[in-house]
Amino acid sequence: MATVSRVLNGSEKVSAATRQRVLQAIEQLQYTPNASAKALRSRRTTLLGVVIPAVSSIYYLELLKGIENTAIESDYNLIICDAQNSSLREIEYMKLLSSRRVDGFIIINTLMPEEEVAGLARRGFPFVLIGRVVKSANVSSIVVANRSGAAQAVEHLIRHGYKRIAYIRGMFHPDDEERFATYRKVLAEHGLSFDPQLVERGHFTEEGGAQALQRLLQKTEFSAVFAANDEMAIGAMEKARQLGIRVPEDLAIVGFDNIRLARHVVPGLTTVDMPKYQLGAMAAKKLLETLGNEHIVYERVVLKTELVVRQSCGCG
Amino acid sequence: MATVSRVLNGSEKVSAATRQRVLQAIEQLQYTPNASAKALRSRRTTLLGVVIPAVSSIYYLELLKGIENTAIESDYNLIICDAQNSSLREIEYMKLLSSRRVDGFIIINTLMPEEEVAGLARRGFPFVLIGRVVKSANVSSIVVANRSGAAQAVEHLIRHGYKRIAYIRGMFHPDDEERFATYRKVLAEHGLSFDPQLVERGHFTEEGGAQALQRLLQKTEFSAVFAANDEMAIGAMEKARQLGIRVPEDLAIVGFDNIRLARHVVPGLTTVDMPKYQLGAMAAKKLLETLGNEHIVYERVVLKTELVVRQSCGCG
DNA sequence: GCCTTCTGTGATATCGATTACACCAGAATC
DNA sequence: GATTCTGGTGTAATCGATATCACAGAAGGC
Repeated sequence: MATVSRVLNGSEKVSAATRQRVLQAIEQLQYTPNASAKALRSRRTTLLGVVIPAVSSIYYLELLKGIENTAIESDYNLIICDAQNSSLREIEYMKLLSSRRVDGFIIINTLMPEEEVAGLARRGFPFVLIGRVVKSANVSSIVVANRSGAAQAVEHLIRHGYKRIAYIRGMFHPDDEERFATYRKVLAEHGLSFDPQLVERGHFTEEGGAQALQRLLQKTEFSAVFAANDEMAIGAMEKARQLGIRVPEDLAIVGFDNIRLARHVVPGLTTVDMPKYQLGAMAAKKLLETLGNEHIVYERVVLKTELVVRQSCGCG
Repeated sequence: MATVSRVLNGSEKVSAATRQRVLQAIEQLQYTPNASAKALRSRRTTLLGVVIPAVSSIYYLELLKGIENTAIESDYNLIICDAQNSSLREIEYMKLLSSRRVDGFIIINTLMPEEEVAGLARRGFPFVLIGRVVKSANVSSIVVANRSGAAQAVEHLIRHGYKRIAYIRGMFHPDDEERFATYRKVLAEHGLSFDPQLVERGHFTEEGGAQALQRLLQKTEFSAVFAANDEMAIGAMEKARQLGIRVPEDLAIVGFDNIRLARHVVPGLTTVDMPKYQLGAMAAKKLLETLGNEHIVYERVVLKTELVVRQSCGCG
């Protein structure tokens, strides 16, 4: 009935008497409005789709919390999809979510090819990227200052006298590209030559970091390691311990992300702090803004990082 | 059009020719079925609601992963709600989710009063509890063997000669009650008297564990601590370090949960492993079963725990 | 007292997929 | 050749909330 709808959705013109009667009936019948019907008619689901590369990583918890808390303030709920590190599954999920007619998407650290993302933008899906910038398309992105963050880390090591600094890369990810490029740039700025022997890759995991360190040790000598994320830095640290290499005396280690573990490992991991909660909150805020407005402003928000000095770099 | 529906939902009777034409049209028009309409008509959303006390805790990540992976196999998506440790918010969310007509709920470590849970059951909501048993209602629960887990921990300490074993409780949670009761029971079984001076409470957080240890130290003497969860155990461990108390030489510490951190702190935390992924997966499986069947079997599934001995108990 | 202007309320169409039902062509049966 | 059957297709009702419209009755103006 129309009047019920009027009562529920901010009364336009309902008399106090009927409002009372309606509310009473609602109470008695334990009536709960049907969101599907509402969504069908109003063309809004008040749902946001969140695509995460892998729920398993702690890294994403804070992000998620930032998104959730911001979304719920505007009465939006989240459908969370775990792509299990597969860009194919990401695309599958995007289809599924668009079938569910979510009002918008937040896509975290996507592995999708640029063309795929641009395609989504062209089809008019409202979405915001976290941790990825796509220049060829009209998209809003929330990212951290990878360049300045990596620069902080490498400069810190150089300032404290380290000259041969190895770098453990991740696997083909834009964040990694930027951090690696900065590593090279900072070396050059300080008159240090770049040695490709000093670079290895891992899968952003502890295991990957441990293996990368081992390969590096077989190839050459160095006194410091900068890893593209904390997981790999911690993996490298454990491998070093196993091999009897003292950290930081024999080998300084610096990571990136400042995950919770970084504070607890021994020695404490020096790392670049990333405002994870903020990243999620900003993305949700930006997305919700664009949903309301007719006129959309695409923008790239870059959040500042901060170097957290602990013991693993030996500079404490 | 009816034929399109027939093509999409496992053709009953459609000729190969028309099927082709329909599929081609779908392709051309980039047609995506509207899940809201489907849900409205079929009275099924293929959505599950998940209510978590607080997304912030790492503990829940593995759980979530177990739920998600199991749900997606049956084409169910998850709406995740973070109750921020408030049972009022839990109830709010339950209303919201039932308005969204989710097909079922998974309620994790709920703080809701028993009557509230029983009420949900009476109203016929299909749901499964994780980490909570409600005897007065027809509900399925997936829990861990708190009693045998706590017994493993305490017996391990007693077997290795510890006599004054302190216990750090959490805040009014069924898990905690069971673990505490078991602590007392095991002490009694081994002829050790229970000393209320040896018990303090924390908020299941590191900070809480640290403060509880401090209060304990002011009251009495003891050589071992069993904490109701790892977070508190780790907090206590750090507090001990700050106070110059050596772990495990001066003080043995044992936790519960086996969170990822437990392996990384120094000394490694001896703890009771909880099959977190399994817990989530079983809950989702159980829920999906009940959704299909007319005839529902309520059951309580108890998953086994396992003591993981590391260095913090000094028995390695 | 007649006409206009509100104000509040019920009736109706709509969103898009599903489903029961009607229908029709062509095959099968007598 | 007339009748029955069957596989395939279109028609229309339905799910529940909302938006538009129409209309009854009250209030106000001349």
